[in-house]
Amino acid sequence: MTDDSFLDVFDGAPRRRLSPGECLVTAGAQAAEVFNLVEGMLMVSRVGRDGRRQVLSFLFPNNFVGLSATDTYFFTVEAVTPSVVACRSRRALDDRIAADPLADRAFINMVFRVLENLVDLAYSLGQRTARERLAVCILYLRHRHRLSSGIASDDDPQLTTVDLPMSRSDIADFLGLKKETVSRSFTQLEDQSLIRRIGNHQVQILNLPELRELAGVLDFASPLRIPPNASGVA
Amino acid sequence: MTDDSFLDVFDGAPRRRLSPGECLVTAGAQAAEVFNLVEGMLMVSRVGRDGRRQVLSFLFPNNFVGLSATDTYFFTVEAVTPSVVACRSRRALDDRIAADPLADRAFINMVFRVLENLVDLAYSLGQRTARERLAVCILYLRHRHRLSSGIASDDDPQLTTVDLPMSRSDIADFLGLKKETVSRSFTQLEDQSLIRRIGNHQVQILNLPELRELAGVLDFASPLRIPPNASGVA
DNA sequence: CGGACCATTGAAGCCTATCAAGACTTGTGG
DNA sequence: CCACAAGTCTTGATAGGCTTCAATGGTCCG
Repeated sequence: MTDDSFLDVFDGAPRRRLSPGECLVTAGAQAAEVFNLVEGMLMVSRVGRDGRRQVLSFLFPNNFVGLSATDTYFFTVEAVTPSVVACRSRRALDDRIAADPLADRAFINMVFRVLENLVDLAYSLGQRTARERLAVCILYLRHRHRLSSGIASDDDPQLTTVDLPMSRSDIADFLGLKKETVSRSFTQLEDQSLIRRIGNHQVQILNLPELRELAGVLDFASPLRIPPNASGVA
Repeated sequence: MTDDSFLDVFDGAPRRRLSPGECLVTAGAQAAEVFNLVEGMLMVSRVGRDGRRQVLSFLFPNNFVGLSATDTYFFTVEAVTPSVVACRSRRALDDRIAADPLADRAFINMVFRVLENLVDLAYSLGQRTARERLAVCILYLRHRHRLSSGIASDDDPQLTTVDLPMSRSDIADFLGLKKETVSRSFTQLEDQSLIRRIGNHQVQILNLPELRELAGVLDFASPLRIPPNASGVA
């Protein structure tokens, strides 16, 4: 799993259930609480006043929620699937971290991983084409799922199909595209026999090496990137 | 100025001079040292194997350089203008932070600010048009310059002209555009009388409110964003 | 079984990229 | 100090990719 030792503040913490679409935190709100995702999938995003939305990250079990420099959040977190989170006061987390240097270290390492994910996202949004971005997205979800579920081997058969519980719109806002473009890009990847769609919420990876090549994913599993470990923006 | 108390580890630190274009850290290299920018401007970027480059941030005096979860960097930092940095071992920083809870807090706050800047960048790259991105860029540089030089008032006349020491190519790679598009966007902003170019490396802001409106910069100085305080990726 | 919603596909338009040329700036050496 | 050369920036023409608008098809739920 993860070695994020600070997460033990959530041991025995009260839990909260979220329905799809339900918001856990909204931008601008008081950041008095922090959370740990126990089950389901969350989505972190930033929305402009005119309604444009940039999805920043998808969160998997054991991902922390509640990063903030100040006491107000600057992003929104909502449930993609029915989810369960553990809740603690920010205070409790601060105390835990202040008391234990190891937990402190683990916390800051987690923040750095979030930072690296954001750097990857910025690179995708600024430099990659639609098809490349979608390839990255699929591999990103595969990777995150792998970390979250503690699968050791990179070519574990469990990893050949990837779940996409979010809508096409969500993917579009994650990749800085429109949903129609996401659809077309799916079709293209399928035409190239890199993937196969299974319903609307699953893809089977048919050609992992080429998908990686397209995604330029030496930028993802390379020495530049940190090895196995959970993370997540927010 | 800044209240980044951890920066005092750089008091009396050895200094290093950089010429424009010179690299301070390169992606993949050992991250044994950390730095503080004393003078000049640095540029943080991430480059793909195929040569595509995403500029992540521009650094101003008193900005920290050397963020890393592991002991290898995952980005490149090079000088834009002739610059001077103070150098310390990562070890020295770690010790300083471990010894002093206040420094530790200051450090993590700095990391959070970097994170917020990256979120803003991702939003720009994913959601904004070329003209909007350039407007954001100008206001971003203005803001960062203000923080770095400790100018208190937001409408200080010093802030009406903004320095752009970097090349059009650098701006393009920052904004996820091509240099020709950056040029055209400059022309458009000028045609709208929002700015006026003064040579190739300065712009005068003629209409700050409208420039902000175009940039959607309530997403920048709004309650969602933290108030005066220095920061910088890397 | 029907309706609402979501995803895919098609056609046309717009924005940005690409290719190419000309203007300007900058730095250098006579 | 001026002149030249190299590099950078701007502008123009064209092309390509993504978006927009619209309609069809599929999926899920009541």
